[in-house]
Amino acid sequence: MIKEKEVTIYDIAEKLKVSIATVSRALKDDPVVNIKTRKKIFAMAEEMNYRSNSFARNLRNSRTETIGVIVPKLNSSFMSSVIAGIENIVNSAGYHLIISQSSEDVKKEIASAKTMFNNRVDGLLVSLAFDTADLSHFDIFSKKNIPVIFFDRVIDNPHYTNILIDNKKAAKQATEHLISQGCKRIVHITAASKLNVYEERLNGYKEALAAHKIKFDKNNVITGNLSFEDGEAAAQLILKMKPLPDGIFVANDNCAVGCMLALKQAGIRIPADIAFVGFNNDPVSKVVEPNLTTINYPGYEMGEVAAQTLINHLTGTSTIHATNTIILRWEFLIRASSQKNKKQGQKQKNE
Amino acid sequence: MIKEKEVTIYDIAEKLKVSIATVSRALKDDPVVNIKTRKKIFAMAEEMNYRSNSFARNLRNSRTETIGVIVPKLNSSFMSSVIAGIENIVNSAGYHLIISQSSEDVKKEIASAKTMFNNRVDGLLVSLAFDTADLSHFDIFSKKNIPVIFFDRVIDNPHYTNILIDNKKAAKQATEHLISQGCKRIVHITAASKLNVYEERLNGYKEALAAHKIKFDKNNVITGNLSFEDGEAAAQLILKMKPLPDGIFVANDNCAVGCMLALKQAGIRIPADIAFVGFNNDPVSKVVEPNLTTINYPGYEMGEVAAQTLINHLTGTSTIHATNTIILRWEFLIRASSQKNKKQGQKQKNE
DNA sequence: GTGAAAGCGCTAACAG
DNA sequence: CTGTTAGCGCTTTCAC
Repeated sequence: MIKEKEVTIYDIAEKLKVSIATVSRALKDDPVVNIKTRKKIFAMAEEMNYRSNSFARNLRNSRTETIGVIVPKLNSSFMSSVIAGIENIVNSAGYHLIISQSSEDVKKEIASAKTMFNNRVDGLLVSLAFDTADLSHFDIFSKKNIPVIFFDRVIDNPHYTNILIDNKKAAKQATEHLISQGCKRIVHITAASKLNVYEERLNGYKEALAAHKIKFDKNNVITGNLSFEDGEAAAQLILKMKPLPDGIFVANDNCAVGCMLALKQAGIRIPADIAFVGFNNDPVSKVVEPNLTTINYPGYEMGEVAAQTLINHLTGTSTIHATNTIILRWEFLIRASSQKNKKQGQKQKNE
Repeated sequence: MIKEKEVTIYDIAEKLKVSIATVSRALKDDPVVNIKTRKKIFAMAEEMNYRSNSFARNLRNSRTETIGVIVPKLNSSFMSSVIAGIENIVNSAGYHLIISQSSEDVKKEIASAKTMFNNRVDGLLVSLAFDTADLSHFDIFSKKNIPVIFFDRVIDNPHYTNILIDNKKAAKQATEHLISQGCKRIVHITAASKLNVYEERLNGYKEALAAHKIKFDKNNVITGNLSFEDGEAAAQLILKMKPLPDGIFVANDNCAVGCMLALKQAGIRIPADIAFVGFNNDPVSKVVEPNLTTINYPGYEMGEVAAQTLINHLTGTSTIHATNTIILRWEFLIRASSQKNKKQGQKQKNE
């Protein structure tokens, strides 16, 4: 097949007997060009199926109009909502997205950051891997004044904007809810990670215990990778505890559900024997029986806010580089899995 | 902050007192350059923090090394697995990804295709929106010899490669399984769409009925958008059927689960009163009680195969433009929701 | 209001 | 093995 020659501003200029400079200006709707000429040029561009060459433009402007995204995993309901939110904002602002997953591995994260840098993304949105302990691999960006925004999985730092929810407060409320249901031996399942999300959820859990004079026992904290399978494994540990716990607060729904199902299979009644609270409001939380009490975590919005904040930086709409942290709202959804005081199976919707 | 000047091959050339051509060649590890010179140049590039300018390179090569992806929705477990698979292949081949969602709207799909085209993606991966009826908006790509590959949601056509599973066969097996469990009045819930996936699943359903001398009744086909909520709505219709159906085959798990839960709430026993089979092997299928019998649909692999096929086209590894259809394997997972012959709750794993 | 011309950083043909 | 040079298509001074 013969490859059609690309139409350039030279072709348009020639046809219309004007200079390429005029065409270039007209195409940007520069008012300095005579309105009639502009219209003629637009019409001709349309007719010739002209499409602007972004390389040439970028080469001159030294901007890519591309935003990089690095996330730990793509295939979770939460993360795909986030991406959907990002995509929504970014596309309508005329930017593009380059997506990369670290697979929860800091080494891959470092490699991705480097690739993004080499591809000259205009900005970067990042949710950190489990084992990321410092942010030095993003120094290259700050050195070149390329904005980087972290969301959800962040590390406290003075240089970059973080977007997250108040994990401590949410975790505290979750734990206090269990306490209010009469739970005295509350297990917390979380990730073996230094990331804020998990640390803060643990802190919230501790605070709630302290506030109600329940002694914190580190044996009641089970750590893993928070997968469904990990929840099943945690259930086995829990079944060996003597006495059994009467409440479990899990740092994510998926893991909570794995754990719940395994305990149910072992004959434990939920919430009567053990009450459950999860985190994330994953779709599975409304499918598992009893429905899982959880914290609604606005993934789509978080993506939108992160993207919008980045684009504001980029376009200079918000030169306030002072904004270091943006806290999003969250809500506590009480469902059947945690309500000891009501008959099991009865639902109290809170949505 | 002062923006550092970008390092170019000119800077390296000057420092090393060689020509830019040599630098350019060396950086591509062209064996024509003296190995010592190459090493020196690599070292200097490293030292000066040189990064190649992709615009300039692309401007010369007229390739973007970017692949576009258009999908109906990002936030489903299936689709995020697909994207993860694509991302895996594409990144390790040194390409980038531009992702866009059509939100199940053909108008948006057309707009996305145009944007992708203007951004000069080297190739395109597409899963079609519900209401897409023809592929004319992809003509611009074929005219310019830009490969487009469709996956999962495709339309039969002679010009592009399709990647999918044998939906008809899978649907037939699903339906026959219900028949083998003694079901006689089988409802099929699917999408109001002309896309192959749904049409073929319907055909498979019909074939199975025919093969077992059950008369097809179009009142037994409920169409909607296959969402969880839609499943709940379908349940209301089903409850009004007289007599009630004794088996339901749903074209996706999410919808099946919505329907199951609503029916259960209405006092229907599953599978005793109504047996269920879904499609997709979504995570929820293993959470719902009873666990949902379904067709395992390899999203991650489908993404990998689609991406690999595209990249092979691009790199010329496979000039066989003849490959028009690639059929992936699938498997039927029998779980409790469809087994009338066994005690409810008992699981027969097939995985 | 319009045009001429320089140059963004790189590649590749050609010449040595 | 290395260097010279002509663009790729566009933006942007500077001049008219």
